[in-house]
Formats: sequence, C-alpha cells, structure tokens
Amino acid sequence: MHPLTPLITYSNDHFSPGSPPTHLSPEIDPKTGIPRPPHPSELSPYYPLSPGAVGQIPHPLGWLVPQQGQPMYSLPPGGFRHPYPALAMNASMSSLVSSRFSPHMVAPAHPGLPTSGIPHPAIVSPIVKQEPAPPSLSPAVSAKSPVTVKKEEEKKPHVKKPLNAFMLYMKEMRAKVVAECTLKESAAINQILGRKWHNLSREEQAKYYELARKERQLHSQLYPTWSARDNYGKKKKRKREKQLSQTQSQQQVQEAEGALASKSKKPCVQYLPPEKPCDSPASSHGSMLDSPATPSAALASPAAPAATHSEQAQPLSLTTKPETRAQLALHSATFLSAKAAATSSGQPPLLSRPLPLGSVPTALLTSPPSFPATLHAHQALPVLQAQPLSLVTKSAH
DNA sequence: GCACCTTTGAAGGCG
DNA sequence: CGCCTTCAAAGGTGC
Repeated sequence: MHPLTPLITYSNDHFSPGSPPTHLSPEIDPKTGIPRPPHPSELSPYYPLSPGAVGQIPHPLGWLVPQQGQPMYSLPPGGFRHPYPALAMNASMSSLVSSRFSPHMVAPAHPGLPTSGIPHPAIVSPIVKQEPAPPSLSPAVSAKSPVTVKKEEEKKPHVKKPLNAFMLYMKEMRAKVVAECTLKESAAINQILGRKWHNLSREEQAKYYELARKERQLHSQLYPTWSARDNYGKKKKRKREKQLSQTQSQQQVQEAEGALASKSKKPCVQYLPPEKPCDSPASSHGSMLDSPATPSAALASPAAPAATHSEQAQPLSLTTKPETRAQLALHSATFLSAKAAATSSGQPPLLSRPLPLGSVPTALLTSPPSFPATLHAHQALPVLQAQPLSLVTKSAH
C-alpha cells in the first residue's frame, strides 16, 4: 500500500495522471503485509496540483483525516489545529491548498494573516508560552492598545515549521508501524520509520520531498515574514544539555566501537528490538518497504519515474558532499556513507536509499535532477549493525 | 505537567 | 562554506 494512502481519503485516481512506477504496483507490502493501495503520482495528496488535469478534487477535508481518523495536523485537546490557516488563495495556491483546507477556511484578508478565528494547522494555540510575538503575524495587533496587544500576543498563534519530507512520511506511516508492532513509543517507532525511510525507493522518497517542498512553499506564502527562528526557544528544552550528554555517550560508543563487531550494545535497543517482526527496514532479505530487494530490482527503477513528470520547482543538485554530520567519523569507521545535501533551500538531500551493489554510480548519475540521493552503504547491513548508527546519528545531531 | 527520547530534514546563525 | 543548533510529529516514559 502506498504510504501516502492514509493521507488520501479520496480516490487515488486524482493523483495518478501517469502510470505509477512499475515496482510500486498496488499489492501487499511484503514487509508489512499491509495491502498497498495503488500508487499515486508523486503529486502531493495534500496539494493536488492541476485539478483540471486530475479531475474532480476530492473533498478538501481529506487531508484532515489522513490516517485512521487522525488529522494530518493533529487537533490538540485545546482545539482545532491546522498547518495553515485560512488564507487568500490565488489560482495557483488554491490548487495547492484545496486538499488541505477545509471548506470553511475561506480566504482571509491577507495571506499570512490568520485573521479569522479559524486556526491553521501550523498554528498552535499558545499552549507553549508565547514570547513577544514575532513581527510577522498579526498586524492587526499592533493597532490595538498595549493591553490588548499584550493579550493578543499571549494568544498569538504559534506558527509551526512546515513538515519536512521525513516528518510527512512519519505522520503517514506511524499508524501502520504502530499497528504492526506492539510498540507505541514514538522513540522506537521513529527508529523504525527512520530505517524504513532509508529503504524507501527513490520515487517514494521523492514524493515526500515534493510534498515537503510544497509545504514549505505554501507556508512561505502564508507566512512570508515567518522565520524558523521565531520558534526558537519556544520549546524550553534541556535538549541542549541532553544532547551534550549524548555526545558524551556517543564518545563512549565510539570508544567501544572497536568492539562494534559485538552485538548491538546501543541504548536504542531499548526502543528498537533487533528482531522486531515489524522491523522491515533492517531486513536485508528483500523485504524492504518499497525498494527492490535485489540490485537488479533496484536498478529497474532508476531515477526516471520520479523525475519524469516531477515538476519539481527546485532543480536538484546532484552535488554529493561528504557526510557533514559528526557521525560521519563513526560511520566511516564501519561503513561508507555518502550523503549529499542540497545547499539551497528546498533542495532535499540526496536520496537515502539502499545501495544496490554496483548501482551506486549509476544511481547517482541517473538521479533525477530534482531528487536527493544519498548513499547509505550501511543500508545493506543487518539490523543489528545498523542500529548503532542511528544511535550515533542522534548523538551527533 | 513538562521534558525526554528518537528519527530526518529544513533553516538560521556563527566562525 | 561548513558546522552547529533548533524545531517540526508523536506518544510512552520519567521526574
């Protein structure tokens, strides 16, 4: 079943202008055993582009109930939450938003100005202490009395960051993974999802990158003045220290790395049991979610599909750069890892995917210009070996 | 009740 | 330009 399915409450036909990648035909996921729906086009279910081309647009609320009744943007106990508030949409935007905005979310006075009482998915009630509002969102506020201003500032919605490709993927797949596993801890689920992500086929990842790109695009249109910086410090986390300590633990891991050969010794085991039935990503025996199990199969779906009609606005740089993260050192110690990250905004990192034997160069060369390509040789490693990596990554993060 | 954990990616800041 | 930090989701867990 296609991962995006849960997010799509309407007919897949809308998103299948072209023929789906051959390797992505609807069927039972070998790994999960979950039936896979017809593969939609890489067009975002959230943003059904080219309405005219794809036919009638499904109910706009479709995005609200992406998976098992769970809204794309969860509704906090406090109230409705939507990534993006009502906004004035132009023709082009409407197509982007049509599937994500409820019908009642009609055009507000100004884009980026959540003037209506209808919250935006990206806007969260000040559950989190709001600092003096960023200058961006509420011009109307400035015109009010200091007291009112202060009051409203406190209420000022928290514009959240647009979800990146992986986050979109997680949102969609989490329910499946949880259903498959007895686990419910997000930490564990996320580890699984992380590996599943790496095992996703290029085409599938491309869809999420595209979705994320549209998310960002839409977000930027809605909140032109918004900056990720605006949310800094809103979480009040000790993460900082935590990460530092993790780094320390990482060092310990590195020190012990010499004995890496030994079974998993990583703490993450606690979250992600090595032999989880649902741990498909790790399966090196060809049960990957969507990636071909065999090199030949992998090659069977060269970058073409995703690239063919992907109108990716962002030209994808194939520039491959060495792993930039600190974990590289550790990675290199155990396996090769080449990761290319787009430098310009909107440029997804090179796709992370299983590294088909002898297909690396080809994959890179044939990668769609708009598609990220990351080589993860370790992908082929057994779960146990891969596990430590995720841990390392985290600490390095 | 809040922060942590865990994942990847985006974005901003800093040197 | 590269590196570092923070945040985005999410739900169990621990304090």
